[in-house]
Amino acid sequence: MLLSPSSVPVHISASALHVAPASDPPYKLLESHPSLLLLSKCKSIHGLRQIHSHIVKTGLHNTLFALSKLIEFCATSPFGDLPYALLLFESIPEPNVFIWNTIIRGHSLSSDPILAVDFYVRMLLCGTQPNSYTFPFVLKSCAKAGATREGKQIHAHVLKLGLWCDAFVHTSLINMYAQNGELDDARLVFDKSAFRDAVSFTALITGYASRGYMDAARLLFDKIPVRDVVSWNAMIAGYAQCFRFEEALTFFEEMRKMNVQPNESTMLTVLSACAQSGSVELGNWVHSWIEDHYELGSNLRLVNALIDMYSKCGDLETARRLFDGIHQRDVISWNVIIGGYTHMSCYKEALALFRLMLGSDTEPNDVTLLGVLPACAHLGVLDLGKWIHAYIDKNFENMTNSSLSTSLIDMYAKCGNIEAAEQVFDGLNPKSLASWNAMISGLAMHGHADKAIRLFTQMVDAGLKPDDITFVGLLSACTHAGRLELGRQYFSSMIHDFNISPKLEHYGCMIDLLGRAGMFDEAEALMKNMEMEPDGAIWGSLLGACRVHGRVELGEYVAEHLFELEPENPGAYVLLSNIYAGAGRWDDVARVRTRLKDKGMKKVPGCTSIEVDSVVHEFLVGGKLHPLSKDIYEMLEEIDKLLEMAGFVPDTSEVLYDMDEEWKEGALSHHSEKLAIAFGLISTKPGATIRIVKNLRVCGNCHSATKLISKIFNREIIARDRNRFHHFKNGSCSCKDYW
DNA sequence: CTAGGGTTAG
Repeated sequence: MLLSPSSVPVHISASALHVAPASDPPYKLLESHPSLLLLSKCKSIHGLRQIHSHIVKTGLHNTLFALSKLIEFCATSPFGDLPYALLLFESIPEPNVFIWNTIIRGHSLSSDPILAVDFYVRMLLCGTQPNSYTFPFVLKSCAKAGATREGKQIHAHVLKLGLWCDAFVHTSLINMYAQNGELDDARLVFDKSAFRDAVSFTALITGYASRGYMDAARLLFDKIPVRDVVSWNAMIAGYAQCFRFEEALTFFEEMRKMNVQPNESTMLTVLSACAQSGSVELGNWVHSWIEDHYELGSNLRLVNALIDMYSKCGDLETARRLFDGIHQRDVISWNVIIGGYTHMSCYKEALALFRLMLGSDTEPNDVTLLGVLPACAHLGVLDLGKWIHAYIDKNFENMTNSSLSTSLIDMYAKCGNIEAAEQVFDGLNPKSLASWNAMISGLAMHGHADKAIRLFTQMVDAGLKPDDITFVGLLSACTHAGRLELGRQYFSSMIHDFNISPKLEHYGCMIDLLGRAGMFDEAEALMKNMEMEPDGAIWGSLLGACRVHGRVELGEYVAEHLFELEPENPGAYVLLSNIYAGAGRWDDVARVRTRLKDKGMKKVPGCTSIEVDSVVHEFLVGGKLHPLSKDIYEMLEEIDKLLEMAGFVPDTSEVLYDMDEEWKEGALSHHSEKLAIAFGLISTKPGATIRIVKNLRVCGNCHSATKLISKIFNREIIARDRNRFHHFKNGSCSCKDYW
């Protein structure tokens, strides 16, 4: 039964549940009773209990009318409590039709609408005949629960009782069939009847629209004798749901031409369409329309939709201004603005707003955390991520939200704690495809190719069908471990055994693998064979391979392609200059440098962050802005001294193009990752793991230095660079110098 | 006491 012990109110005395007498006092007298007036204004379950005890005290609970009103409030008010309603309901030996209807209605509104059908059956078994009000409620439940079989049986009851000529029952039937995808049956009910009002038309239209049959919907729409605002809204929403935003917005224009006043629903749908299609001009127009027709700020739903629209269109300033102007924000306001910042890669702002939310009286929900966890993952803020994990365990215990678990796996992997990611994954049952994918990709970026492959085998054995994303993870695992043969095998298996056509990312992994193995001819052949044009990432990985293998001429050729494809990307120039530097061709280094300067481009400065005691510290290359700068640079000197004593010779071949020769060595020792590591060494306990996140790839010199540092200071150093993770421990790195 | 349309995440 629905009643759980915890939901039973303790203060209900036996007398409160006494059977009501057969005859009530006159209704007029009851309707104006103070307790029942209070009930209509009640806004919480606590208030309800007070009113209930008042009703008991005044003896009013002995009237069926008062009981009905109490049940109605508990079952249907958003501030109600369905279990409480059921408790009252079960105390009545012979409920009347109204009370049965109310209980059925309550379940139709609940998260478990199919239970309404159970009560409908009980009602029949008790010998109570349903009336014209019963069917809209129970049919709505069948629509919500997808219960077509039950709906058909109830349809038979409608016919038997002669209620098909009731407009409400009729529309409910159409809607039940339409929502359950039984469009032929919906059509049959519609065609057989004499009802040709906008309401029945719209019920049918929505059915067609939700299955993507917009042409059929359109034909029906044109036949409506008098189209009302809901009919228009249904068409606009239908097009929007099929991603046919232009047509949706055309219908909106048309509607205004026909002088049909849009309402709040119209504006919400139109704003959503603007948001998804990036139509910020129309969005602006809607904004002013809303300002003219509503007291802005009085309608939170519209303001939230506006914030979402501006966020998705990239105008975060306007979005933020609207957000700041809200007096009473709800959880959606937050979610929308946080999502906006995350969407625009403003992760720090997203987290700042999340912290603001935690300090407010708005509780985060699962959607909030789904917006915040990727921000944690991008920034590598493990402590906040752990906090959110604990928050989820505490507050979402009973909620099986597999996407939250997948986000946790992804967050832990990207924050460098692959063991924690595995723990979440192992505890997950059932495991969704997305969670397998997240785990495989996570292992891949940590260089654990064997584990990733084992997982892939397990997943196939478990009967799951891998998708294109699975193979991106699997192939990148091969790439990060330099497993060329295995990569080839899986690439071929993906195509032939799993019928997945390779996408740009899959080719990218293969070309990267081949390039690093020095197999440039085969890489080129694969590139020529692709169904699509190679992107900057592919040319970039090839350029990286040219640097590793000292292929100057090929590098020049590849770089030209990259310059053409991504003229604003300074990375290609830097790589080419490094190739020249590796070959000792300093004149060419200077030439590339000049070309870069002439274009007004600057190398993206290296930036490394480290989280200590939940505070994120950021270091720029050569930076001196940190409050502990003096101590950090003293530590750097110490590190360099110890490195030298250990026989470390700085490798200056990957020269910074804008430094003069004598500065090279000094500049290398001030690379941002080294600053962060020095800070980590002085600000954490001896032996503690140091985790850092860098925005660019680690340079060869820092890589060698960090290996030694891990040995000299006996520290595990986990570094995330632009490409993957490096676990430095006892003088060596998990990437086995292959990256 | 009743029927048809809508926002946030993925």
